Amino acid sequence: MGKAANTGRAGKADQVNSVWLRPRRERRGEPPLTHSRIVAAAVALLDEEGIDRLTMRRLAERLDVVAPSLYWHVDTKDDVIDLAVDAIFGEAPPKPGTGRAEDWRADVTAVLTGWRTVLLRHPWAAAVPARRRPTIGPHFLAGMELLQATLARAGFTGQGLSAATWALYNHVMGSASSQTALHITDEERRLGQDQLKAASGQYPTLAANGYLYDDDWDGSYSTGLKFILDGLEAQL
Amino acid sequence: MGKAANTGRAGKADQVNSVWLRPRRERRGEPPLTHSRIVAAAVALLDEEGIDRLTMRRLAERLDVVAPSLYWHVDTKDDVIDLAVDAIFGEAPPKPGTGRAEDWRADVTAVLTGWRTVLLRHPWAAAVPARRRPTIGPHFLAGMELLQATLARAGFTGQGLSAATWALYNHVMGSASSQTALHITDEERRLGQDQLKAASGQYPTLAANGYLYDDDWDGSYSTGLKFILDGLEAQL
DNA sequence: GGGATTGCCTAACATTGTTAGGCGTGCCGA
DNA sequence: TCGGCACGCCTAACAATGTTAGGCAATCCC
Repeated sequence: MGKAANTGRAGKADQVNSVWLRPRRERRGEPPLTHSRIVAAAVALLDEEGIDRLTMRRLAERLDVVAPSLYWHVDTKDDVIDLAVDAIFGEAPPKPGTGRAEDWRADVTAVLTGWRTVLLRHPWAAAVPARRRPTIGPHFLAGMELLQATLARAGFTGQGLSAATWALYNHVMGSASSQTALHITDEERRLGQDQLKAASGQYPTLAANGYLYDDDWDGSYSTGLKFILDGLEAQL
Repeated sequence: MGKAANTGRAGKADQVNSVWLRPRRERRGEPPLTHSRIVAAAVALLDEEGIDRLTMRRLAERLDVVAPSLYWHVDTKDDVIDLAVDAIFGEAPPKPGTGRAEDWRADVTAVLTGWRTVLLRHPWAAAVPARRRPTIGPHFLAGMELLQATLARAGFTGQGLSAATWALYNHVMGSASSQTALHITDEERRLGQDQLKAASGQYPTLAANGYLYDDDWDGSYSTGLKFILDGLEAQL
């Protein structure tokens, strides 16, 4: 017979003590709390409300659960974020290129642009890796492996390989981070531009060239990438 | 006559009601709470204990004051951090170089290396700008102005100038950020390296080249910088 | 000399991450 | 078929944090 099924909440604050009158949380056919459901909910929450709206309580709410329940599946909030970051890298699985050494520029660009795509789709993500322990999720490592393998095949070894990898990595991450984290409203832009112009005695070049206040991020990204790749090519 | 001078604390919890017996907080000759004293204390606190030990209460304690008092001088904790970041950039005031266009590589390097120096001296700093609104403190802007002016003098204009500036900026920041934020103990390093080797089926290149687990940061920085400068030079 | 302003204080709040411990429900062995 | 046990969620609670409200003494200014 339909047991008590005290599905929370009707503890003692409510005065409804009859089992039959208490609302029964129907566990719709949906799967219960699960590692991957938590991550999915976290990504959704981050996408919709940004990183500082991600709290364990709000995350739990989305899953029809209370905050401490999450700790059965996850050790800490940082875990959730780490998982979320790696999850989005999974959206752009790196496709190995031609494999021919002379195509290294295209292959490198493919990996980096894949990364950039997901980082721009999830604007909260770029800011994360910078201030945390190393990113070592499997999805991310897969891309890193392909990137470094491509560079190795192109001819880089030892310290040059290391430096090339980091330079490229920093460029994508930094660019995406600037574009997303430093995103400012049109209002702020106008204000900042004005102030910069006002102080143009001190910062003539910045004022003239619209530092931080032109927004051709894609252009800066790809032109910058071209610079780096040219520099790398010269080394070979 | 020596007035009440109820210098806090002896409110009503203590039973000492006599003015004369109450300890009188002697305002040693030192200056009172001040904008610049707050920033100095914040930098010291950040240096000694790291960024997540920076709380308004602990900061206040250092200044012999309670937390809310800080809010008279500062609007928010973020303000404190912004101020602290700019303060450290003030430690390496950019020295204009020769001014000759053909020395642009040296001049650019001087600015960047100055930045890198202070970022490594204050390991908490590199992680900050990435996840915050644009860095627009005067000390930082001074360096940025010099950097961009140098590039302009070298011949860059318009979008190329923008891209070059960002590429260089991202390289210094990203490099310092990796070196400091991703800093791991020897123990973790060994562990991570082992795990990577164990999974070397999936990540052969990373395992072979010690991704994340070689620590020639300075080498990666300067070699990477060389790559970028070479790429820029090719553009001129 | 008296009112306003400055600059600190106490008190309090809402929000956060996280831990402790309880309890129903289903699985598994006898 | 029954009893234990582990899973997976819950309530309760805590300490820490950023920040606001409001008070009160000293100091400045007219």
